[in-house]
Amino acid sequence: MASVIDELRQRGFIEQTTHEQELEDYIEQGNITCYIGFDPTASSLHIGSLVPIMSLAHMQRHGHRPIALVGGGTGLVGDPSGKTEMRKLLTAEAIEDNARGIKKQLANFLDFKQGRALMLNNAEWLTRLEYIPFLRDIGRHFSVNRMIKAESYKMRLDSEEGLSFIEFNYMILQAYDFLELFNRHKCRLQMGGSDQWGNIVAGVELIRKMHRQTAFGITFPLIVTSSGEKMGKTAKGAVWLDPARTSPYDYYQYWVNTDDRDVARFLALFTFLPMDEIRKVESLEGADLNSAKSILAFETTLLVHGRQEALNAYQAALSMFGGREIPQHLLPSSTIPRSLAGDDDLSVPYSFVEAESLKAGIPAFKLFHQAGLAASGGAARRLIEQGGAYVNGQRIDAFDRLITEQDLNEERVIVLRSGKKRFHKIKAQA
RNA sequence: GGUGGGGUUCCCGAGCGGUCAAAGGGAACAGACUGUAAAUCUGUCGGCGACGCCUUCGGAGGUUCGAAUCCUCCCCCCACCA
Repeated sequence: MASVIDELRQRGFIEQTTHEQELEDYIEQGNITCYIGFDPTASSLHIGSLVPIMSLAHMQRHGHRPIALVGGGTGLVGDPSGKTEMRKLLTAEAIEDNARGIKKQLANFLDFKQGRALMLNNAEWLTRLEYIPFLRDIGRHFSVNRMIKAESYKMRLDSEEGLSFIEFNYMILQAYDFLELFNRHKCRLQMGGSDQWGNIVAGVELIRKMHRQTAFGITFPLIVTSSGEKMGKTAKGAVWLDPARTSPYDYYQYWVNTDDRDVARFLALFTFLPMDEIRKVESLEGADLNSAKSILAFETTLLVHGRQEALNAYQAALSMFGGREIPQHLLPSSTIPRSLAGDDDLSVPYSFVEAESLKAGIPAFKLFHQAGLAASGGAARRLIEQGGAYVNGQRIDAFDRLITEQDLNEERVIVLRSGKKRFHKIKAQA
């Protein structure tokens, strides 16, 4: 089997490593332990964390032991890396809550049974530190001259707002985490986003200074879309892994809307489909490329939300947008259904309206506003006046056209649509 | 603590007594073109059943026929000095 490093490299996970050759030799020995830190700044992870998560999953699949370290302690301090503004400090309780939510989500990707992967919280050791002993044992190994040169602080040092002392300590605490995991679990590899390079190297050096042993670091590239956007950023905010924040349908839609140029790259990063199949996608265009996007969306939704939700989202997309058969030879390892069967579209957003009020009729612009397809009544009016509103596939031309029970289809449903891709179903309620 | 410069609609950023719901850009939304892609062009972009009405320019007062614009106090940010 190819080394996990090769696999990660081929899939585009690796930006930079320390001690390249030594690292490869070390990993070849097998059964190593590595870790990545996750910030508990929200109760859910979002797409931006997918690269670290997938890398841990690859590690585990190659027989290594991943540690997901939730930053319950470092979260109290706040990482300034790459940030232009100081983050607001969260309360200890909020961080605890968030840590719990994150643990749940990671369990979808990693097998934590029998210690095959570990989930730790650095609050366990960080909150117990004593200031003076810490300064004497750990702090003395850090040169402020060097620290202020670190890229991760640069933005803040150059900014008007400056860098507060609490944030300045972040690097030291993260280095200490690495040391602690080295001591407790023989963890000698830390991975992280490219903005973590300085923090990771600080840990590598601390371990060398304290124990005269080599530790390693790997950073991932910052994944941006071909149009230059950071992954997972939409107008409505981040794309979350928590179905309560981003529905499986929206999650699926996010991926189907992937830019042409990104499809193969994203298949490599965000699915486990084999690379030799993925390479063939690079030369596709037109309809086949769109099928590849469906597979990308299906596979990523499957990983986060499970098979049933992935099927629902896929079927919903078929019924709303129409579909085409997905060729057998395209990414054959994917378990996406390849024939057009079923018309189950449970996961399109919907809401209920009382049958009574439909008898009287509801002005279209009000209904669009209520359904959440327009931010205000005025916006709904504009939408309609500009020809961007559809009822059951028919463009409507008057903002106050009454929507009545006449508009219900055989299934007692009215399909509203804004623009090309935003759907909402209205169901009559007796 | 002192001195100076600031806080404008989702973001950046003009406006500095009426012509201001507030230039310009970005983002967003819609139309055309398409492949639920990109690029491009066009329109929209505070609220309201709407040629009018209502609420916005850090907060509270005041001057004025009239204030985002002037005055007073307060809050917050930044730079330099200490």
